[in-house]
Amino acid sequence: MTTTTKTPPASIADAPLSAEDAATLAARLKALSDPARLLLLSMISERDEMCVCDMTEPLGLAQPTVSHHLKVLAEAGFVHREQRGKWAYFRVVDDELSKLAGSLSPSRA
Amino acid sequence: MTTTTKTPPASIADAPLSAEDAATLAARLKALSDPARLLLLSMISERDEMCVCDMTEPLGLAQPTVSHHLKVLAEAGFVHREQRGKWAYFRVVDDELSKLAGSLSPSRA
DNA sequence: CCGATATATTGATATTGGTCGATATATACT
DNA sequence: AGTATATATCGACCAATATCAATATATCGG
Repeated sequence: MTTTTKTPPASIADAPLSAEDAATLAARLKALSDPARLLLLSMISERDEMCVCDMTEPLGLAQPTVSHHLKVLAEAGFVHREQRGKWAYFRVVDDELSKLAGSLSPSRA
Repeated sequence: MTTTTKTPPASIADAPLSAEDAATLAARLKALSDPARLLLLSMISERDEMCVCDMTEPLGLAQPTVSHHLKVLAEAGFVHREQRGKWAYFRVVDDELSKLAGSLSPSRA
């Protein structure tokens, strides 16, 4: 049990945000507020799943750095990690992105 | 460059994100990835406009800190500042939030 | 013009965050 | 076992950021 969002939407425009909701939302946004992590999300969702070994070269970042960013994305619930043999494959958990979008603009989702 | 080119949505899930698009998106997300700034947005949009003098107390932050957060939000285009007399009034520029939401989750509305 | 008020800016400080090299861990192959 | 590969973790370094006290810059009322 980690960071599965079970709390209600609490969209910015709608209601007065509680301090706790604000902290939760801010944490999820912070996980996305890095160019490398956005590129990772984009690259992974382009294919259905992606091996870490194919990420470092297009990003131009060292392997530990990529690993770090993937961990941030995984802990925020935006990607899912699956180990198969030597390789780790990541998939985008797409509901999370639209849920986050819904927290920003209530008119969607 | 300050090109006036209305760049395409460049939603994460859709297309391969360019490095430039990723940097732009990350910057806008970073402006929102702070609890105080989210609370400010929520408070301001609750009323139509809001005076800075009414923000410090509910946030529990010093006045310079609130001023700083408002500047970040304004520079990212999420709020608009208008000086009237001694007071500065802020309004939410709501299109910006839904635009950002559309960059996270492709809008089909 | 003067004092009071509202907000912004500056400077300092402490914390966080991105990055990488080195190392650890795990898996596969021979 | 021994070597090679894939990924994660650790430790360090530097940049960015959140915060506040002090100060500056308005603006208003007398």
